[in-house]
Formats: sequence, structure tokens, C-alpha cells
Amino acid sequence: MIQLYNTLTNEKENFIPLNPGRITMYVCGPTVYNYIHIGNARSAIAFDTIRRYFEYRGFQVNYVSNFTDVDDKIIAASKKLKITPREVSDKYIKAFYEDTDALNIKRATLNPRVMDTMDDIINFIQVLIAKGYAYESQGDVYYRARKFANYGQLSGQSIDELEQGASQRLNDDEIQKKEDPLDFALWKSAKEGEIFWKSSWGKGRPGWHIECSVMATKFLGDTIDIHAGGQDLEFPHHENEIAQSEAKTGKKFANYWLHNGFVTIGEDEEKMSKSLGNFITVHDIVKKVNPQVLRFFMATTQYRRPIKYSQANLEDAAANLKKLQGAYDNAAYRLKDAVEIQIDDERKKYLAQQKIDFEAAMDDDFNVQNAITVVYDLAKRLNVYSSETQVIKSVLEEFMATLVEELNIFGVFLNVHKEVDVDVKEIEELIKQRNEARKNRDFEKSDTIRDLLKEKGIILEDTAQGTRWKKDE
RNA sequence: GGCGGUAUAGCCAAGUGGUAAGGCAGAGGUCUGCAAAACCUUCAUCACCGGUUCAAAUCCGGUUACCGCCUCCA
Repeated sequence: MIQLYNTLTNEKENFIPLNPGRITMYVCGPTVYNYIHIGNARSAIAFDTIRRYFEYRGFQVNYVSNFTDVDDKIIAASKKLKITPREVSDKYIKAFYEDTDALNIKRATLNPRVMDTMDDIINFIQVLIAKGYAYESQGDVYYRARKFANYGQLSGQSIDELEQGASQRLNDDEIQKKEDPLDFALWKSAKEGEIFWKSSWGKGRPGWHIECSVMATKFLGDTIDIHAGGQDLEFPHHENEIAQSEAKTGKKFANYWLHNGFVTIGEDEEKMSKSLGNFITVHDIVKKVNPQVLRFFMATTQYRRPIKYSQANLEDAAANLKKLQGAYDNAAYRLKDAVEIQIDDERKKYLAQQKIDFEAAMDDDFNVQNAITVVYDLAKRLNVYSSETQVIKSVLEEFMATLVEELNIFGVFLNVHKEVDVDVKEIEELIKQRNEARKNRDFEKSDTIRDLLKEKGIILEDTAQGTRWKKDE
């Protein structure tokens, strides 16, 4: 049984989807006015890893994640760049796909955009007004937070405490328009020169929270299994989504709420965010850091824990990944002299237990730290086995397959088919010459050849089965 | 002020009552002509104070520090 930490109840709960074998999952996506930073990537990687695990466990996952393409910052960018808001979003959506593809983040089943969902948003707001949960005020539409009995349940705040916070930051315009400081905008009237859509309340555009309520219910149903996003969205965004959706449908909006921890940066481990300006974009970092390493680094930290982004931690991840790739390579090298007989019971038993341990760790709210430990053990045993005098092909293959399969869940794809962009014939000729020299105990010559190849980025390894080479990474 | 989260070796980190997983780095070793790769060994009493218990990193009370949310944010 998979257990999830549900932010709604602050407890770990057994995960039971509405429909057996199928999962509906909504993940709040980015506002597309800039390249995504590695905090955005962390969120995407966390939930992609969770999705991949669900799929590994045989679930069919309907994964919807929005693009916010109507927003103040997009309007600002559009004015600055002198292109339409749609063109701004198009540009950064394209970049989003490039960046997330590089990080092996599976494409969502659907990435709806606000602009393309406008009619549904307007209809949704109309229902809320009809039910008395919202009111029009000088071209704006607001949600009556106090009318929703459970307001504050997700963030664990009493409505009066929230009221205190809200009342302090209102400007004169809002005081005048809102019935209550807690009320939040569903629709905002357009200012001069801004992009707008026509509605019965006049020209305007939707508030931020409404889009997710509309898209989630439209594409996944009134009640969804999992709603996910960053911890910073818990309040007010997700709180408001619940209020809007449940007021409209009268049904529970999401059964499980998952929130990922932040990427922190610097000595004091400060949250990385666009507003703080301390962010690193994926667009930039993949030029310097192997995206596979970044993916491994982030996917092997449990989704609720903060990630300390640092050079040292990245190097750690790189070393670990190299080790896992090495175990695979060591085994692959032995395939050529392995004998073709059945895998023995002892190793079969080990693999079965390894799988049980791996799944037990992942079932526990995706405890990837424990899961990866089980993978390291597999790699170690594979290394030990690969150095035995006589090896069995099916053992190698089954160990390798398990390694590949489990790392795939983390979105880490081992280099199974080595890319070769070097002159293999030349290398093999040099190795032949070197081994000739070694046989004659002319180590000066053999080391010269090895150094020569090293300069070309080729590393030699002498094994009991002969000399093998690989590209230096 | 309210709510939530952290605090375990140089670093990352597991561990919810029985005497500290794992990885990186370090040290030593095996193998090797030397390397490389791999493997083996080694390396902590768990922020602080008090309490409960035969027994606590794990439970209770208190203290401290750091982070986040309460306004846009993954």
C-alpha cells in the first residue's frame, strides 16, 4: 500500500485512488514569463518521479499541469519586449519544454493554458455568483471567503488570523471594492492598454487562483486524486482553489494534497525564488552541469525536504551517478564471455527481495533515500559478480535490467548504448600495441600509449578479460 | 504574533523505545608492472536542559538556532 503525506490532514495516509488502477493528478505549473529556475525544476522533477513510480506500480496516470499565461508579469514583459502576451508565453513555453526534456521530465498528459480556457473560467465564476459565493464590484468579481465554512483548513489557520493578515495589506482601492479584506479576486477589470476578455462584468481577466480550479475540474473531474505544487502555494493559492471548487461543485476537490520543499541557496540556505532574485535558471545551468546529474541530484532527495543547492552536493551526485553507471558498464563488459545458463535460485531470490525493499521504501511517501540505498546495494553486488571468473549471462542481464528499471523511476537513464564519436579502430590498434609492449615488459612504451590515449580522452582499464576503454566524462 | 518545517560524523542522509542504515570525502588494505575500476576494513552517542522508563536520537516538558508560509512565488 502506497502512503502519502497529505498536507490537508498533516498525516501520512494510505493512498486509495477514486478509480482502481487510475490516478488523476493536477500539478500547478509555472507562470511563463521567464525561463524556469531550478526551484521550478525541483517541483517538476519531484512530481515527475512520483508519477513515474505510480506508473511503475501499474497505475495509469492522467497528469495535468497548467501554464499561467495571463498575469501581470506577462503583461509587463509583453510591453517591454513589444510583443503580444501570447508571444511571450509561447516563447517561454517552448523553453520550458526544452529545459524539462533535458531533465527527463515526462510531458504531462495535458498542459492547458489560461487563454484557451477563458469561457470555462467565466462560466465557473458565474456559477459562484449565482450560488452567492461571489459578487461583482465595479467590474471586479470577488469571492466571499467567510461564506466558505472550511476556509483555512489547508493552511491550518483560523479565519480570524487570516483576516488580521489580510486587513494589513489592503490598499484603498481594495478596501472600497471588497466586502471583507479576506475576499479574493476571481475577475479583475482591465486597466488601460491591458489584454482583456469580455464578460458580463465588463472587460477584464481572471484572478490567479480561479484558473487552476477550472482546469482541474474541467480536465480531471470534480474530485481529483492528487493535487500538487510547491509549499509556497499552500496559502493562499491552494486554499482558494479549494474554496472555489468546492463551493461550485459541492464535492471534495482533491483527496490528497502534496507539497514539495524548496531549493535553498547560499550559506543561510535561503529559498530560491524569482522574487528574491537569487535564482539560477535551468537554461543556464545545463550549459555547465550535466542535466542527468542535476536530475539525479534532485530526484534522490525526498520531495518534501529542502534541497541545498551547492557545488559540493552536485559533485556528490555526479560521483554517485558515475558509480552506478560504472556498475552497469562493468557488467556489460562481461556479457561477451558469459555463459548462457539459467539464473541460480540464490540470485533470483536476492533480486526478488531487492525489489520488495525498493518498493517498500518508495511506498512510504516516496522515501527515495532508502530506495536509493537498495539500488546501491544492487550495484555493489553486481560489481562483485562482474569480477568473478565465470559469469552467467542471465544473471548479468537481470541485475542490469533491475538497475535500469529502478533508476528510470528517478528519471535517470543509464547510458545503455554508448555513443561513440571516436576512431574505434585507432584506439584498438593502440591498445594492441600497448599490450604487446606489456607482454615484453616494456612499460615505458605501454605507459606512453596509455598517456597518449588519455590526452584524447580515452581511459584504459586492464581487466582479467583484457583491456577495455571508455571515454573520460 | 499565528501556522508549518528542520536540527544525527567534514558533507549528504536513514532511523518514531532496545543500545546509531547507506553514499561522498578521508585513512589503511586487496588486486595491478604501475594505474584505472572494483572490493574489504576503518571513521558519530544523535542542538541544549530537565523528566518518564530496566532501556530514548526516538516519549513528555522546556530552551536555543535556522528555514518557510501568513503579499507574487515551485
